[in-house]
Amino acid sequence: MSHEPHYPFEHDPLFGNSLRESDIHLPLYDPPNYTYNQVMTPSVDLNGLDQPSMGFTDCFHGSVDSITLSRAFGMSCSSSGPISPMDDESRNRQVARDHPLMGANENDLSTQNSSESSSSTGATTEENCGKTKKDDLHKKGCEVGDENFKKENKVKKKPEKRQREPRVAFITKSEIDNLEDGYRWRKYGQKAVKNSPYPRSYYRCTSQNCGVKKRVERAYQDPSTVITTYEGQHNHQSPGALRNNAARMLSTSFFGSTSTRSPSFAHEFLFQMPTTTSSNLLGYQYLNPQHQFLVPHDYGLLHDIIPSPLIHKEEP
DNA sequence: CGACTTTGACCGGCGC
DNA sequence: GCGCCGGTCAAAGTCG
Repeated sequence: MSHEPHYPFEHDPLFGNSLRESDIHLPLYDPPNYTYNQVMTPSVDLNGLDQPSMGFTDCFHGSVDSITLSRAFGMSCSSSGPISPMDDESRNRQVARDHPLMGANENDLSTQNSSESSSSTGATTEENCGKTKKDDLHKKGCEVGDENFKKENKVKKKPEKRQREPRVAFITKSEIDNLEDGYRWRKYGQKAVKNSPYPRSYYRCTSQNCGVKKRVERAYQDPSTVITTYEGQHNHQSPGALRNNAARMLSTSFFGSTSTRSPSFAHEFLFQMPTTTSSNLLGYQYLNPQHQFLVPHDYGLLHDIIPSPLIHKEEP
């Protein structure tokens, strides 16, 4: 592997074909309705979908809902729980709950996001006068001038279990952590990840009133793999998309020619997904030269699924 | 000088 | 109640 930074899609047969088979980590599971090639085809071979001629462009432009996409990726999408594309995944539920990117955070974020999700309409949580350390500082100010406001905020906040923003995680083979996805991000934190030598970085969309966040971490079992988790939906167009959409629209197939593709493509794909499901994390999309699909968020401990132990598909 | 990153501190949830 | 941990804050530093 070169140490030169490169975009994951450069290795993708969709975008280029520079990876050898030996470099490929096999996927965790086969999307039931797809062969890998089907997944890679521009029409996405959306078996069973209502939109027979839907292409990725449709996805980009938000005409496909998350349920449809879930089905497209072989995932079920219940309105009341996590996506569960496989029948025998209950074994992983517990680990999933414990996983920092998945279950455990569902609770955390569910409490965090009630304010954040509401922030999409305007002020972010930070702008409110009632949160964490900053709030402490604010509180000092608030206490002096606006104690009632502070109290109200506290009272309002407590009872509500926050609704989580939908989350989508990409598992991307890349040497660069912060993949270009067309949006501008500001890093606001970095934390060491338990059981991993690689830190997790926290980013927030720099666009005003856009509460989308993303977390980026490297899979410790496969350092060449970057896990990017997006949370929330952009309420604005991607600057990159604005630049690139026209060119993309001209192509009937995203996967036909490789020269103009940008690494942001797949990210935008999911950015555009309407968030009609209550599932907080739609799934993990594993991107590599041969395979591109969503890994269900309840599949299991993410660290465990990258790449080895669960790679093996049980032979009948 | 503004935008962005770094990093230590802090907060809240959760399990024990 | 305590400690752990993920997530966030915000001052200081860096960069262009």
